[in-house]
Amino acid sequence: MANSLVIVESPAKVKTIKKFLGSTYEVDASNGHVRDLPKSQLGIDVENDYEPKYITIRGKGDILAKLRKEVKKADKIYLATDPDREGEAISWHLMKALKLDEVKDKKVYRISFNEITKNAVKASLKAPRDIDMNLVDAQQTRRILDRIVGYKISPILWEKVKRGLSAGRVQSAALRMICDREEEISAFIPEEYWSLDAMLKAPGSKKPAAAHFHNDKDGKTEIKSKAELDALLESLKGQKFIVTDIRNGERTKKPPLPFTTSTLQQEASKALNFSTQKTMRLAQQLYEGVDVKGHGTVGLITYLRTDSTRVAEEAEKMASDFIAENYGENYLSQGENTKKNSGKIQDAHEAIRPTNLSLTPVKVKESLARDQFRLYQLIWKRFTASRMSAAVYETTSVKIGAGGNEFTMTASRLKFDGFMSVYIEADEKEEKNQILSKLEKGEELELADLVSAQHFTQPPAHYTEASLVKAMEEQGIGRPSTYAPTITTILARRYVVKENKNIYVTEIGEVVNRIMKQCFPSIVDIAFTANLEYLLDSVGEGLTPWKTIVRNFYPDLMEAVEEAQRTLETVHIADEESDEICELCGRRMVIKYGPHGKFLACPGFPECRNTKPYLEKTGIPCPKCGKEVIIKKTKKGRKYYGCEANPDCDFMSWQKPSTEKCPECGSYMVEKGNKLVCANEQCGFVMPMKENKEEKED
DNA sequence: CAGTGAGCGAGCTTCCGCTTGACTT
Repeated sequence: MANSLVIVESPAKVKTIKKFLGSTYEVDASNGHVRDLPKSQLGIDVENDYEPKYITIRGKGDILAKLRKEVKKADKIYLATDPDREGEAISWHLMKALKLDEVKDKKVYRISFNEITKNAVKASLKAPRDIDMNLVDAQQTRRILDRIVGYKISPILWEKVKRGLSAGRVQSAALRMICDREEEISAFIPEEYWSLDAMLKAPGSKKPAAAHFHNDKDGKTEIKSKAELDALLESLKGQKFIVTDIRNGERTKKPPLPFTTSTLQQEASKALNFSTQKTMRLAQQLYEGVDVKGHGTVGLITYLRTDSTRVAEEAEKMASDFIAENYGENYLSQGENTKKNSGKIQDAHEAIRPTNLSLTPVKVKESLARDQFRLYQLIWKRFTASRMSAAVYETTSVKIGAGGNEFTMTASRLKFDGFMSVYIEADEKEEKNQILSKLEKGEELELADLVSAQHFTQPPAHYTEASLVKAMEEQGIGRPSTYAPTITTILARRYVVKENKNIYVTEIGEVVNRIMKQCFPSIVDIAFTANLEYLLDSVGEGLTPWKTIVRNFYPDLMEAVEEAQRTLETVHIADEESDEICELCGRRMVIKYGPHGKFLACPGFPECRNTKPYLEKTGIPCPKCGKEVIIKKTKKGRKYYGCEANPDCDFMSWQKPSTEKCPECGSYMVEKGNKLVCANEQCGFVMPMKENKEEKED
């Protein structure tokens, strides 16, 4: 019997595809790329026309060995990696690594599908093709330029600033955006302005309603100073407030698009306070499969790394059936979100959505951990909403004249909730659901009060993980698979720090950014990636040979590198001082970064070699011995709480202990989200926390 | 867990984009 082997990228797809294809097909995964440039050297033979040198990626040897075995048994091999630039390259590398181009007795095909449905997979087998070498070359160009940028510029930073630092097309652009924003903020000069509301009562009504003052056509309030306000108040004295215009209308609010990686990370950050890393970790778990009671192991969501909002036809149908049945026909989308398919060619995966809508959040709640559940619920609601009809508001806008000045009163009332019955975005302001009492044109309103307030224009906000990912996506910097790792990198290099949710540049980040802007302006130009994509498209279409791009790029970069080497001064960055005093010599100790994180060292080194561990105090007494609880880190870097008296006292906790005692059993309580939970598992008493502090991430 | 930072100059740090691990104080 004929045997075929299908190779895909993700192991989570293997079982599903096997089920579609039956026993004559073996299906296995490459787990992403299998070969790459070596880590320990540039891996590009500059002397030999930039010939790249590829080796098997560490840890992928076993995977290749297994694939080789399966290749032997098969007589048809289908390379079914993702239908995009990277996927094409993976297929080519697989072909090279498995020597598929050297075997004569087997057929080798490239196939592709962009959704894991039986129809799509079956259809792909009927449309096999060859590997597209132009696309592979585009990937090689991308890979090689990234390597050159990273491996040629980073050593400049080691030499001039500090060992271990790094630069790269994506991380340096991200750092630059953060620094630019920081500059905007510090250059910002707040401007004063005033608002003025007239509290007006219609005849017969008890409660006054607020009408906002305007003095320009755009509806902007333009009272610049107290003097202007006073003049305005003076001119309003004794004036009658007359209704001059009433307009009733209707406004619709469109449902959101289903999630992509970027929007999922943004919403999970806003709504659930998850870091990008945490979101991706949880989404991976939902994708790989969870044991759901009565359903076995189920992959709850589609692939988590995507930039597409496309929805498979079968899922479209599943959604409309579900919505019609559970909400009613009138809640079905009128096609708002169906025509919005992106015209992109790199549309390898669908939007992130539940694989089965009938597995509602309620049904799976018991099978999921708390945070898995919260993320699944977000994805479920967002997707369901995206297939529903728009919400409709009834609006009323009333203009009121008062001696040549104009005031406006607006009100809106939700007439039909549509998608909003399921899902409302985290930063959507709640609309005031109010109705104005019946007013008539020409009617005079009674002035109850004039309320004024001073305001100042606000500087742009600091980036958060969420807004940085959004900005990166808008600028085309990075890919769904790299947004979270890039943030991790710039944090690990200590270019930036995260405080609450905001991202701040550090001194070292500023120094590196300054060097990059000065010596490598084209690399940290925000448009660099966009220009590169343009060139890569040209290679992908077979219009430009890939080496032409590299030949043009390399000498220019090397010139800049040499120039930087010659001209840049070495930068010294002062250590941060602590309030700890060295008991040996009285100097104020500084914070140093060793291989295991922060520690305190005497700045008198080498005369005074005193060091101490860096302890972050919490101000909370140890529930076991009464000494202070400090924040510690595991070997893997995860934060936990321990007693300063360790090892005499063995108190340890993942959660922050609180000063509260459990009213049920008297044992201590720990903070979990915004609740206090009894540390005694037998007791399990839960109570809300006193002040509503922000939830901590892990 | 202890110990981490200089220099002697050994050997090393570093990129982006595909994919998943292994698992606690």
